[in-house]
Amino acid sequence: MDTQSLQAFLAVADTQSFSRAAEQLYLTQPAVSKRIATLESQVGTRLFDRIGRRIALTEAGSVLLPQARRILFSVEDSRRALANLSGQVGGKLTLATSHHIGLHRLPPLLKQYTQRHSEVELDLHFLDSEQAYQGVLDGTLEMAVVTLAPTLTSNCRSWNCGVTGSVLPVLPITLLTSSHLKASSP
DNA sequence: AGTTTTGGTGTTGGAACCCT
DNA sequence: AGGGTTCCAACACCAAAACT
Repeated sequence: MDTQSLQAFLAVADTQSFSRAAEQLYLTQPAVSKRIATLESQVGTRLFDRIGRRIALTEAGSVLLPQARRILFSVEDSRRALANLSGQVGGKLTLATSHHIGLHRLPPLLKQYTQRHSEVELDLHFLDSEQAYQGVLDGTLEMAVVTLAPTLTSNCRSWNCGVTGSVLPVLPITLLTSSHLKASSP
């Protein structure tokens, strides 16, 4: 089970299409089919049901999907950890925020950050606080800026970062990160 | 140097869609 | 309803790179 096959699996699962997955991965569609076929033979079960021109995750595929995300996330995290050994800050940072914070509070901070760490590729998503929190929990997001007080679990850390603004409604801003992110208090 | 792996193109078959 | 068109997944085969 290699990361290339898992990437292809995630791309197909996300796009519901071998062709669109191929586009996403800068491959041809047959190459994606091969990767999926390889993965299916490795796990010994079908991961997608081919229903005419449509495809759908099988039960096995549904089970593998979150695991695959975590594996790839872990691999990327390992790369980051190794880069950290040399003091280098780089790679992809997957971050979610609400529209309000993302549009009004984050731009200057993100600008400052990307100027300081030009090797970091920011992958910014606009999501509801609940969705962002869930993303951090299931490993699809590394960081989220939310306006709720989450029920923290062992795989999630949080910092209180003030409030959204001086006019009502004033909501507390919380920064959430995956617990395995090597991050100090912001 | 031979073998294996990976990804490419071209082609085929099936399903969905559109038009008459 | 039926024929033509389009789209998609799969297959066969080939080339290049990597490995032994």
